Amino acid sequence: MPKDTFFKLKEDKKRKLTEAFLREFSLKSYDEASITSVVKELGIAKGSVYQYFNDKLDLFMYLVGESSKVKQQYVAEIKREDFDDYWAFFRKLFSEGVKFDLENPLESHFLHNLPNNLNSPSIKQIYDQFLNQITSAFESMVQYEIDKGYFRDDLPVKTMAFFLYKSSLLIMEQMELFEGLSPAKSIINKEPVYKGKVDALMKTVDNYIIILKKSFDKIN
Amino acid sequence: MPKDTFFKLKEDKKRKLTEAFLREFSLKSYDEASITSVVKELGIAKGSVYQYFNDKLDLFMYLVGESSKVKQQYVAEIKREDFDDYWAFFRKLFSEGVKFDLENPLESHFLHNLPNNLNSPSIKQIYDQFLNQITSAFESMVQYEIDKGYFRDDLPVKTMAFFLYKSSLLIMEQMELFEGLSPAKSIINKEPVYKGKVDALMKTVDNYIIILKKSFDKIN
DNA sequence: GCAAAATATGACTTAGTGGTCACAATTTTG
DNA sequence: CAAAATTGTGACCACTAAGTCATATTTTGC
Repeated sequence: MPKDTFFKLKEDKKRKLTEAFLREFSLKSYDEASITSVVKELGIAKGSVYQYFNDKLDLFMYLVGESSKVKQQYVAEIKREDFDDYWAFFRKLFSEGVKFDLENPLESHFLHNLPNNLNSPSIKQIYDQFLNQITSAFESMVQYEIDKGYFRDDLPVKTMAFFLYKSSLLIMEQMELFEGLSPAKSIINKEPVYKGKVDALMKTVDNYIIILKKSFDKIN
Repeated sequence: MPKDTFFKLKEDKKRKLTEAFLREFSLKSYDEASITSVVKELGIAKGSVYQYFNDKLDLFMYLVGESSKVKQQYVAEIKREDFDDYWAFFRKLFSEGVKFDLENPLESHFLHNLPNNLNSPSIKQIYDQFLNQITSAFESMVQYEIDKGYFRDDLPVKTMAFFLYKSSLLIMEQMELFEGLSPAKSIINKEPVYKGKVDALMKTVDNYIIILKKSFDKIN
């Protein structure tokens, strides 16, 4: 957790600081991201950062928390019960994700880069923890669908959950690869990740749904 | 390419050197891997390494080439034409991969860690190059199946290829996560990646085939 | 307006890294 | 066996990083 000093900072300075570090961690992995270079950019002393945060990890986790909070505001109310099947629900998560992206480019870029970011060797424990949480969340979802008789029941739940989670990451990875997203540019210009590519994204999501539906649905 | 000096080295020294660096790059990413620490372990001077190789990347690429060559000996003769469907072919690639693993633990560990390894920021170009090659190889395979009427033809080939390639990586990732592979230990003990887990691996492969078959086959 | 508390500073420490190079040791050659 | 070519060496360079801390500045409370 950040120190008191940070929270007592003026809103403006707090925001500038947060944004600068969001940018840094959006463009680079945890290990690459350099506090030294950000403080230079901000024109403040490095010591200041350590008046606000205990260490680099503290700072990073703060950014994760804040960005997640913002995104939660968009997806928290999306309930599985409100949809006929899992895939409509799945699709809605992405379309609301786009809204989040358009309205909070910086936080979106940061979260978009998070899986890469967590791959840094020096925070492997954090990554493992994160992966555990998310796979167990996906397990619950898959189990729910199986219990309702929607998903097939002849495969290990863990495998299905893992596959599903990774597939959703693949969508983003494919967008980056095929659609030539250029995070560096859009971050500088404060533009959303998927600016001008929303249709392509949703098309990709639909394609992935076609693939996954076939594999996961009990009857199709 | 390594310098002449390296190739003129005694077989024994060459092997010791290669093995030590294979170990290092199997356990760490490209950027993490430390030449300094390996030369200490080997008890030779750092300067020697630079008598053999132009730089770190030269050394790394040599290891990639050598390991790939060894693996090629196992999979090169596996031809799609000799199998009824893609999935039998797919499965055979894994089962021969296991043989390679059992007989060449070090090279296997190295290749197993390669996708992680290539994620290092300082060799992003190499990664992109690699990804391009491999996805276009997968595209050819998918196109072949589509032309023969085996795979569905209502999805972009690129998407299918990318999905298929990433799925095969997922198998390894899942093994590591669920089956508790411990590369660090098995490398030290010169044990194969999948020692005692071959059945679990092939079971996982079969599960993935069940999933992928449903999505990819035109008729099922 | 002044003392005390809070905040800002940046030179400095420690710890890595890849890569170099003048020189030493060894091996090959004639 | 000596001269020449090859190979080995490790101190050293240039660089970058996270984190510290005595000191300076600013803000707050009275």
